[in-house]
Amino acid sequence: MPRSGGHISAAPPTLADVAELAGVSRQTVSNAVNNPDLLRADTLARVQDAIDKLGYQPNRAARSLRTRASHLIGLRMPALQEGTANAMMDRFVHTFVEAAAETGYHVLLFYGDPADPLDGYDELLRSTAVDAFVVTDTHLGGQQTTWLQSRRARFVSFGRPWTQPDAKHPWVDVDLAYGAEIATEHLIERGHSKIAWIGWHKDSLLGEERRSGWIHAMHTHGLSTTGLASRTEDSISSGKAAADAILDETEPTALVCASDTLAMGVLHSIFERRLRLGEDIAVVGFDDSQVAQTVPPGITSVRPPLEEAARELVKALEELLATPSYAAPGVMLKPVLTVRGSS
Amino acid sequence: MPRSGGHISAAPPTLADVAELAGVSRQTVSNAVNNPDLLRADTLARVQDAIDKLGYQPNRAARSLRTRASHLIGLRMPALQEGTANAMMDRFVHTFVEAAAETGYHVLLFYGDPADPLDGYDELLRSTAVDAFVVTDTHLGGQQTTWLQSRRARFVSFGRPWTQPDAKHPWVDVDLAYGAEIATEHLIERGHSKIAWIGWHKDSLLGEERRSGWIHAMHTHGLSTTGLASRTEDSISSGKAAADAILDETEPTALVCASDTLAMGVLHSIFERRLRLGEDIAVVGFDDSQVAQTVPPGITSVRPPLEEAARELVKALEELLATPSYAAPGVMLKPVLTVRGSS
DNA sequence: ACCATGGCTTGGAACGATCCAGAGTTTCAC
DNA sequence: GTGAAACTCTGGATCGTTCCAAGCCATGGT
Repeated sequence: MPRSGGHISAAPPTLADVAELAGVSRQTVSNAVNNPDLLRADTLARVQDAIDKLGYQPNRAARSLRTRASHLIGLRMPALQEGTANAMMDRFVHTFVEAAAETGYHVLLFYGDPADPLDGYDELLRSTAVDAFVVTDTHLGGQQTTWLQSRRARFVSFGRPWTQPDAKHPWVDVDLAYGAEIATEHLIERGHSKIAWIGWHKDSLLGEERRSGWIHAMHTHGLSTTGLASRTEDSISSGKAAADAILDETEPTALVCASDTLAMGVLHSIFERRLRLGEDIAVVGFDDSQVAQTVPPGITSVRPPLEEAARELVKALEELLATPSYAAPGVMLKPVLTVRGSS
Repeated sequence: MPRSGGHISAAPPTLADVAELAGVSRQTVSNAVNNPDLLRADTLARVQDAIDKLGYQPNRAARSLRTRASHLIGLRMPALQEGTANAMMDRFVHTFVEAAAETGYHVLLFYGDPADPLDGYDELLRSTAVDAFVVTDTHLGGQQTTWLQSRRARFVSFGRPWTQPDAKHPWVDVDLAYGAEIATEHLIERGHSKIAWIGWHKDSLLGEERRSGWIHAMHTHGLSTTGLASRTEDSISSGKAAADAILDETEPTALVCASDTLAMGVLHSIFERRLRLGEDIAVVGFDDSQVAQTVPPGITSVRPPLEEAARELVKALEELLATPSYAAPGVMLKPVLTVRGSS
């Protein structure tokens, strides 16, 4: 049965329906949508009227098939750790989706086995389901990015190419060594001099970077760091254990933690010792998570500009998709310190 | 130039490439992928070999165009409130993406103007970009669901149809009246009798539901509720204000809060009064958010089974997409109480 | 009056898959 | 040995869009 163009039907209207109603050819309607300046003003108006009247929207599948572009960006669902304070990704994803929408892209969330960093990418790539990917965990090693590069996939990463300094893909990252530095300097300004560091293990690239900021600030101000550093897992219990040990041994008056999770561990220790947070002892965390924002009296925390990062990534993505050979310089953003009651 | 089937090329292999390599027709390859039992065993093996050799995956756009199914589920990015403890959606989305992946669906995240609950749906619907939606904020009024229904869109909702008891779409929700009940009973068991309620305004459907659970538990145990209830905004500062007022007036020994955010407000009040949480006073929250899990000594909280909810929704979605006329009974899940140091 | 120019519009082909109807082959009962 | 039924496989049409090359029609220079 031929499609009865003109009046309301169950199936969505097609280009042909609009063309018939406007009395032009299909191609002219297509041009009205994609290259309006090719049409004479009066034709454009007539076509536009028909489009509005029918509520026409181009069929995405058909358009994708022809143009070989899906206008979808793939984002692998970041692993969710129960119990840690890292809901940071939420804020990032939110702005990313918003910024992407402004340039006509939607986000395809997919799942991959946490044990295999590459799981899920291949299928989407081969089925040409997405135009590009956003990779978020570059600090776990360059597996994902090198693999994507070898498959000639388009992608940008949130996180510098830690292990491949010569990587060519666009990236955006936050300078968290600087973050540790301003956190430490904030405490120095507040009159502290025995400022401890509770961070991650030596093999954590992120951890070592943040740690270097603390060391730099301390040394710049002529303060000693001996006996004040601690390395442990990123969990509340190990944060508490580390705090217990360092508070017993060295009696610092302030602690800088590599994450809000560790900071919460410190709070547990303080809670047990019946110390007053922000009065007897100062604590600074990282990430400016929900937890840091809400725990009384509020935890001073290094806030990464996730919104800005997301927007920069979308911008890079746009250029990358417009110019396949596009090689952007990496963008390094500076975090800010959100000061709260804990310091 | 005709496609040179057989050896590696930049463009992904197509059905025709596989067919040529296996020495069968396109349709046979298509059947091998979609209806393997239609083929003779040896033919299937031969085609499968060719598929593996070329690394063939059906092109999603082409398949979508023909079958009118995208295998994508639309999820509008829930509004993100800075400063509240509600990162609950994260957990939900995570399991949802995972469960959806198991049944061959991916999730399309899209953005809509927070001021307009319908923004974004129309475009995706008209362009046939998604097969169905998941609606998450049904308590804000039935606008989204009624609109989707009128457009004959397929969808399921996380949240009962509050204002339309006769709605036909599948839904899943959590019985949070029951949640408030077990929270209150937990406190009664612990020996409390003056148990206050800090909840939301009267026009909040969710708030009134939770409140009814508290009232029911109190009355069942012959306890009075007069002077023990408070209604306010869902924010830390108003939680603190409500706690201040109720602690001054009625001196309860325990408080049940309609959300972890309010519970955090209560904690601020307790912090100021230098009371010991879990010793001098007990607090129970809702949502079992990151914050409840991490704040020392841990906040006892009503935990909605989000993972189960997500899986139920995917199941309903699957049936809905298989049988367009499918009308599922709503599913009501029971939360559990996670007991921590605050009680 | 004629041809070149450029702006605007058009029909046919193509993207890569699945649907459909029919052709070829085997199986099996009579 | 024959016909029907069942099983396999195939070619052509189709989904809705954009690409392509060609067509139409005014305009303007010669």
